[in-house]
Amino acid sequence: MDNPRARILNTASLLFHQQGYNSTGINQIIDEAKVAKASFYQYFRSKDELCIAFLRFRHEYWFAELQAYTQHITGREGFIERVFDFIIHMNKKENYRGCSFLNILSELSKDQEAILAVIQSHKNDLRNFFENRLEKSLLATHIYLLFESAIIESQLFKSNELVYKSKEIINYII
Amino acid sequence: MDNPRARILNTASLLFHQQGYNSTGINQIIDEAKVAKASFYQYFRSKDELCIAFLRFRHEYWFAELQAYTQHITGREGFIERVFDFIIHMNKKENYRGCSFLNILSELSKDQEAILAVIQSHKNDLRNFFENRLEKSLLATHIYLLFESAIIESQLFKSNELVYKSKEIINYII
DNA sequence: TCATAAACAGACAAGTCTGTCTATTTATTC
DNA sequence: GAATAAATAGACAGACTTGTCTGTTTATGA
Repeated sequence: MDNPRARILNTASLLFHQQGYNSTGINQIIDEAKVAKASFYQYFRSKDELCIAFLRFRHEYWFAELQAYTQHITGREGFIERVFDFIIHMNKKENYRGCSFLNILSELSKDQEAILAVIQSHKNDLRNFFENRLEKSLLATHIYLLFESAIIESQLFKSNELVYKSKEIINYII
Repeated sequence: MDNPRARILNTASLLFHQQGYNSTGINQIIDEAKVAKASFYQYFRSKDELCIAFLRFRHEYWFAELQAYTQHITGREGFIERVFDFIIHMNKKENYRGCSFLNILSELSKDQEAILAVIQSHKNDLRNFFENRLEKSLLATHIYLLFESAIIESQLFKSNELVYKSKEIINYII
């Protein structure tokens, strides 16, 4: 939190998450991060480059949280339960803001391929995470898909209802 | 396609879908719709009001397409198959642009509650659609959730892979 | 044909945006 | 302590944004 780069990244995380990417200006970021504009452009060539740095930063943070939250669980059922509890946990923590990656996806134009690649890579990692914990199986993909929609519906309705429903569905099926 | 209002709505549909809401300016809309700015503000008080009109317009169109695509199907299995085929159909038709409603959701700020309400209402209608065709059941919610993520993953990866996977999952379960 | 309505073009205000630049101050290191 | 590096503030260019406004032209209907 002491060096400019970290302050920028932390502030951008907050603002992108709260207001969206296109609605958040560089000026607001540097104001709230208490960083001069020249310093900003010292660390990041452009806003899009900041976006990519932010997504990588967010990726590291989010996965670390998910790992920590599910690490100690051993059984398959328990793991799946826990994974949906993680959504509830993050919804509360971050006020139903949904997925940073999908939020930015919606704002991309065709020429922002570099950003798209980071988003795809994040989601591939998530899918792999489930395949590692549940064996590469239809179930892993199933959980991935329900996990994705559970996050989005939480954001849309600012509610955990469909997270609980997802858990019900899985319990019924397994 | 002949009166200004319809031209605006059609052009906005295209541009919002292609470029996103915040990245599309009024000026571009009126240029491409070949409508004077004064005429635009005759029909819509503000850009946000256009957004709401667009979403209602899109809602009507999209649901009509979905109805038409699934109307003649009788059995439960066939209906579910058909519903996922509809995603593939729309992906091809609209170049993997995903869901207009969720795309705009990501761009909303806190004060745009009126727009949020239209999006929620659309998704409630979709969920009701499944509950009507499949009886109010856990299965209906299940299809709704997989349907949602199938659309999003199509957009993200510009591929139907996870739509096919969703069908596999459902076939395995039923 | 003439009055009314609906469209047009486009200038303008007031604000936003990203990115560049100059010039100054604060830290760090030899 | 002097030289170098890293930070600061903030003006500025140029392009964009939404929304208002004036004035002109085209359609419509009696």
